[in-house]
Amino acid sequence: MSSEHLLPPRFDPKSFEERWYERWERSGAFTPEVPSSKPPFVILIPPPNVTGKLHIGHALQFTLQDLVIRWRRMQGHNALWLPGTDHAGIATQVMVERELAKEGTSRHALGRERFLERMWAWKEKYKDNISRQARALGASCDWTRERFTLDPILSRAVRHAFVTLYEEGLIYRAHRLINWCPRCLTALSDLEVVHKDLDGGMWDFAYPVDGGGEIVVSTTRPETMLGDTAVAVHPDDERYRHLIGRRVVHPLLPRSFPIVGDAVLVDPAFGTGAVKVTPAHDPEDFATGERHGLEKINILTEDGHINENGGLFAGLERMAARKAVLQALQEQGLRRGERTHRHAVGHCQRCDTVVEPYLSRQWFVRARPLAQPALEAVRSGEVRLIPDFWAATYYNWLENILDWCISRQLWWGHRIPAFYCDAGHTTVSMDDVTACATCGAPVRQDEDVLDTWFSSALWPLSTLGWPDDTPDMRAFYPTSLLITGFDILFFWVARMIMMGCHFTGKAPFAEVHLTGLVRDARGQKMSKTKGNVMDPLELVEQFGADAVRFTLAALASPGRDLPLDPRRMEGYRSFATKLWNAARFVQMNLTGDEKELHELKPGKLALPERWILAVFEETIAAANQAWGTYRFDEGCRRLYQFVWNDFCDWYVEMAKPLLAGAGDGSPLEGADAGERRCRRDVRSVARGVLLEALALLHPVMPSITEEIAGHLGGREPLITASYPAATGRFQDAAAVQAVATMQAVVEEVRSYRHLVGLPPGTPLGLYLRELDGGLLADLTAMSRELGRLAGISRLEVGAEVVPAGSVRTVAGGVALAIELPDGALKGAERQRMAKELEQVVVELQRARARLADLGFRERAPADVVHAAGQRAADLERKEGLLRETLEARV
RNA sequence: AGGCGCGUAGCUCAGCUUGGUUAGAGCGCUACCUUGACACGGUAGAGGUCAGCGGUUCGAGUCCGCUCGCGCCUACCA
Repeated sequence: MSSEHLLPPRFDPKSFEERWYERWERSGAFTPEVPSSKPPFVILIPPPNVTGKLHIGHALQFTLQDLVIRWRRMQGHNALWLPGTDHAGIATQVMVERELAKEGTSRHALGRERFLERMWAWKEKYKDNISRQARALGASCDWTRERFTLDPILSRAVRHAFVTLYEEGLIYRAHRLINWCPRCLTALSDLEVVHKDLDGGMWDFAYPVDGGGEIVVSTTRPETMLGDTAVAVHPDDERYRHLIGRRVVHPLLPRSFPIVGDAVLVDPAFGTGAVKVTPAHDPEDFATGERHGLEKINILTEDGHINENGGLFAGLERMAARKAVLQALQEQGLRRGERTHRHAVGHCQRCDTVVEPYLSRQWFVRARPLAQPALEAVRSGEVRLIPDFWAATYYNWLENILDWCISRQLWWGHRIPAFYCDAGHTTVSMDDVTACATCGAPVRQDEDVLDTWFSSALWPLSTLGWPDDTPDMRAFYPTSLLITGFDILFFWVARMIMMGCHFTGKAPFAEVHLTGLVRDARGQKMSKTKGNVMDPLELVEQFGADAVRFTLAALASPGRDLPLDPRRMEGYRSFATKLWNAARFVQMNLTGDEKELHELKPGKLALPERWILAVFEETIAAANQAWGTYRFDEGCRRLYQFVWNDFCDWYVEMAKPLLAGAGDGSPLEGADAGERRCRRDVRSVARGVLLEALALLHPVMPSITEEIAGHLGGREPLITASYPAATGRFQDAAAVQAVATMQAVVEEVRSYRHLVGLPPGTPLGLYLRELDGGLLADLTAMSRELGRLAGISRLEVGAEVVPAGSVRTVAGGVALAIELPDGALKGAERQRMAKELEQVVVELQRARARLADLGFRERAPADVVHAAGQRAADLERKEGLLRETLEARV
């Protein structure tokens, strides 16, 4: 091995992360074959919004998606991870409008065309940002298939879907109450309204009844009384029944309206039992208006001011109007009461303005017919939600779904392909038309664009070239897995399933993994105002992409939020360093004659080699199992434990004398104990296990594993290597048992040395007793290792007699006596031992009581009873030996 | 108003599906150690009435019921 290939002493991720990414991408490893004989595995990225840079939640999702796709790729799947971005209509438009406002201009001043130029420039900048960040994280996306929701091919798919749904009667245009943002000046869907519980006022006022008397109503929105067209009471309410059919006189406007009986709207027990009805400004009142044929009077302008229907109040902003109306009612002596009232107020998801239920002509998707197949897809198991408790939420939403308002009064998005003539005909068409399909008159296109989520809903189709029967559609639809946040289960996931099922008869993916939210170290939601936002790129800069990835994956317990503590990330950077150093140590002792693992015959190896191979095989099985069930936390935990504890702490320590230096390093050197391990086998196993472990780790930590494997002379880049699979070839229960026993003995000796206050290096004598044949042979074979790890200068395995005054105890089922140098226990240590004895006695009592329980012996399974018996026997022995030690020295 | 999730070591979390040795991990903490890669290290250790109450069971952190606390989602309460 020439020195230029030696791993540098210092682990510096910056020195190789970018280099590896470029090599992978250039090699074409990210791009699948089409067609291919390999089974496909497909992940479509949840396209980030081109609103800005990626946040830590994206980093989490990118990490998990990349982990799975790399794993599947290595397993031999034709793996596609298709990247892209979303134009994010309203969200992006709001950002650019803010920028324009700073420049003292506005989109209206610019005009539609120039505004869209600005939008596209913005998009280019942020799209590039996003792909740079994805690359920095090591995301193995197929960039040759990168998509953007406003690309021509995707736009065509969107238009096709719209036209088809229109022709099927599943898209329609209607004049009805929708959610309106008076700041964004657009309609919103129900999902885009965020409800916040706020303390507001509740005011009572009286409507004079025509012909005498009054009727008192309560409201949280006094200003809407300008649009009232009825007062409703419960038809069975004795207090008001006689008033039904009479009219009330509007106190502030020159009109009157009826008192109606309505059992649906009115709860006689609430408030005064009489309700003002404003059909144009409240969904319930709208429905009431429909039932009673009431007039719907809109009193608001699009930007939230009172319009000409508000008489003297015209021109006032909503809140000002509220005050003015209350004042006017006060002056007329009609105010009857006021109290605070907590209730949900709808806010615009993007700009936080209070939304208005607003009467408007909009386009809608008829949701129920689309929801049915989507429900069935999950119920039948065609789509699996992970964790599965999300299914209940999913069902609940789809079972109660209302029609979806899809038109937006924005400029940034897919323009609605509807054309209107003056005669009022509508032409919906795949192609831009100039003449009405009905009457031939000139037409103009609808000014509005589609809800971003309408195009997102088509993402699995549009990215693969639908509606054409493309090679990509054939090769990759339906896709395999979607990894996304639970917060867009309704916005996106449900709607993709609806559209996929409707247009292809197949749900767009087989599995959906819903991640939690990344929070700060104290579990607080990250937000700019709190100042606790963590930037993924800064973290990569500080810790390296692999450590960031490992941390996020290790924290990703199913269905839980992730409290991200930078100290945790430091810990996993240490893990990367540990791996690096272990590899350096192994590498510096290689001679170049090492065999590959598959060339080794497990039966011919010594116990430490057999053991690490067996434990590694268990780890391989565990990792594959973990990735397959999306237990990223579990997989990372197992890999961490294997590398650090099993490989570094035990195997390398057991291998050290044979890897390095001339002697075997044991204090027992020269003694006639222990078997000779073949140095070449040790080197081969150390190198082979390390290389395979790197492959095993590669999906989580792609760069460092490639870098190390490259230096160790791995035959091919890990990205295209085979993922380790457990074959059972190295399974070895006997070796696992033997080394576990040895470890227990070593730990016991170390513990006592420490207990007695001797320096770590102090050599001790050790006598192992009461061993059966197999264990006796195994521990004899490993006596050099045992001696070195425990710091033993004199070792007798299977000793009949032990020196007087030695400490006697039990570890791993082996009775052992430790000979202390000064031959005497001091007071403090005697106390500790006495305390240990007490504990043993208590445990023994418990164990015996359990065994004495007839119910337990009769009903518990035999192996459980047997194990309990074993345990009692061990405790008994330990008790005896401890007493022996203590009493012998009195 | 419904629905869901959570409450386990100082902190953040596994374990609960399929009940059974001594309830685990990381970080933090204590003591000792610069032992042939690694002080971003090694060794040893302290620390838990598994939110509370009740039930099922030979046996409950794990299953069932109730209570308390925290978080989230859906919803038309004037």
